[in-house]
Amino acid sequence: MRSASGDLTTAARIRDRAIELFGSRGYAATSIRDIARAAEVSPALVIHHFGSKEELRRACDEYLIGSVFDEKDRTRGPQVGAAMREWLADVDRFRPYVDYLAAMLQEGGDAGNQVFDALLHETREMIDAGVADGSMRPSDDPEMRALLVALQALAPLLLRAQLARTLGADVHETATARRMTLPMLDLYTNGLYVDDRMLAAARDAMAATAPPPTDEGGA
Amino acid sequence: MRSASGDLTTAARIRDRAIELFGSRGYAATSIRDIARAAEVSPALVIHHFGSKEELRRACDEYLIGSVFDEKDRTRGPQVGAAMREWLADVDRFRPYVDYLAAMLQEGGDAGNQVFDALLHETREMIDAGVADGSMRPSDDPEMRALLVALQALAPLLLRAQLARTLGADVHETATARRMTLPMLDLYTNGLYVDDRMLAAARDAMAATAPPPTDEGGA
DNA sequence: GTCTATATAATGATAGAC
DNA sequence: GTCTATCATTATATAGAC
Repeated sequence: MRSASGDLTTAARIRDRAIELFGSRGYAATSIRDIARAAEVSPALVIHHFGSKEELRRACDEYLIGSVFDEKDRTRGPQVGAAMREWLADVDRFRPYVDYLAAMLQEGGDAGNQVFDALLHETREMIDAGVADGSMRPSDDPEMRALLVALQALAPLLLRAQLARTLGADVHETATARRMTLPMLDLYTNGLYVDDRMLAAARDAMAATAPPPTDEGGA
Repeated sequence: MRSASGDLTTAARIRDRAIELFGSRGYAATSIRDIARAAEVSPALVIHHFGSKEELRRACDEYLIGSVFDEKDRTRGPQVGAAMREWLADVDRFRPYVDYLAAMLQEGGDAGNQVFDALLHETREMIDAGVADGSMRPSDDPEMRALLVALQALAPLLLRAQLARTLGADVHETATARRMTLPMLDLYTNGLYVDDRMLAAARDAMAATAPPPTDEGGA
C-alpha cells in the first residue's frame, strides 16, 4: 500500500530502515550507524532529522501506530485486528511492521501498550457481539476470556521464529496460516477435552482453597 | 530451591545478576559494568571469570537449561512444564528465571530453541496420552494442535507485562494464575463457539481454494 | 539537506599489581 | 581471586562547511 523505497523522502527512508532494524535486532542492539548505513546516509543526517536515537524510536512508534489505526478509514471497528490480518496476509511485504509490532508488544512501551489495549478491546467487543447474537457461549469471566483469546491470537506472532523453525524453515507464512486455521477453529469450537471432568475438578479445587481476600463476603 | 545470594561463589553471584539483568533489560542493553555493579565486583572480574560478555551469556543459558531440565531427577517426563509451573507458582522467587526464559524464547538462540522444542514435545505427549485414554478429542492435525496449545501456554509468559497491566499493576501473579484457570479450562472444554458453523464454513473455504501444491493428488 | 570532522562518553576487554 | 588503571573501539551527538 505504501513505500517501495524509491519515492520516499530521505527522512522516511531512514525511518523505514530504523523500523526494520529495531524490529529485527532490537532497539539497544541497533546503532545509529547501522541505520545510517542501511539508509545510505551519514550518521549525522539521522540525528539531524530526528534529534536523537530515542526520538527516532518515538517516530517509528508513531508511524507504526498510525499505520495500525489509520491505514483504513476512520470508521471505528477492529482496526488493529484488521491491520494485523492484512500484514500477515502479505508477510513478505509487511514483515518489518510485524516484527516491529511484536517488539513493541514485548517491551511494553507506550506504543506497545496502546496497541495491546486496542486489540484487547476489539477482542472483547467481538466476543460480546458473538454472545449477543448467539454464536458464542457466554462466560462467567468475560474480561479474562477476552484476555486469553487476545493472548492466544498474539502468541504465533511473538513466537513466529519458533513456529517457522518447527514447521520447517521453508514454510511461507501464508501456508502456515492456512494450516493453522482448522485446528484453531476446532479448538475454539470443540475444545480439547471430551468432557468437563477437568473443569469440574478445577472448580471444586477452587472452591476448596480460600479465594484471595476481597471486600466481598459470600461464596 | 537454590540461592539466597549469601552462600554462593562470586562467579555464581555474577551469573545470577547477569541472568536478572539480561532477563529484564535484554542482552544488548546490559553492560558488563552494570552486571559488575549489581554483583558488587569490578568489571575486570566478570571478564576474568567468564572470558567475555558473550561467554557469560552462554553460561547463563547453560545454567538455566540445567535448571529447567535437571532440577528434578532425571526421570523423563514433562520436565520443562514442571519447571515452569514451579517457577510460576513462586514468581517472587523465580522471576529472574521466568524473565530470562522468556527472553531466550523470543530471541530464539540455541537455548531458546531447545526449551521450546522440549516444551512442544511434552505438550504433544500429554495430548497424545489424553487422546489415548479417552479424555481428549482426537485431531486431524495433532502436530499443529499441539503447537497451538504450546503457544497458548507460553503467551501469558511472554506478555506477562501486558497481562499485569491489564489486570491491575498490584496483581500478584498467583492470583492471576488462579483467575485464569477456569476460563482457560472452559475454553479447552467447551470452546468459544456454540456450534460448528464457523468451522464448517472454514472447511468449505479451504476446500474451495486450491491447497498448496504437494505430491499428493486427490481431494 | 547533506556531508566531514570531531567532541565526549560508554563499551568490551587487557595488563599487571596484590 | 580480586583489584586499579588503561587501551582500543564504538557509541551518541555536535559543529560547521557546502
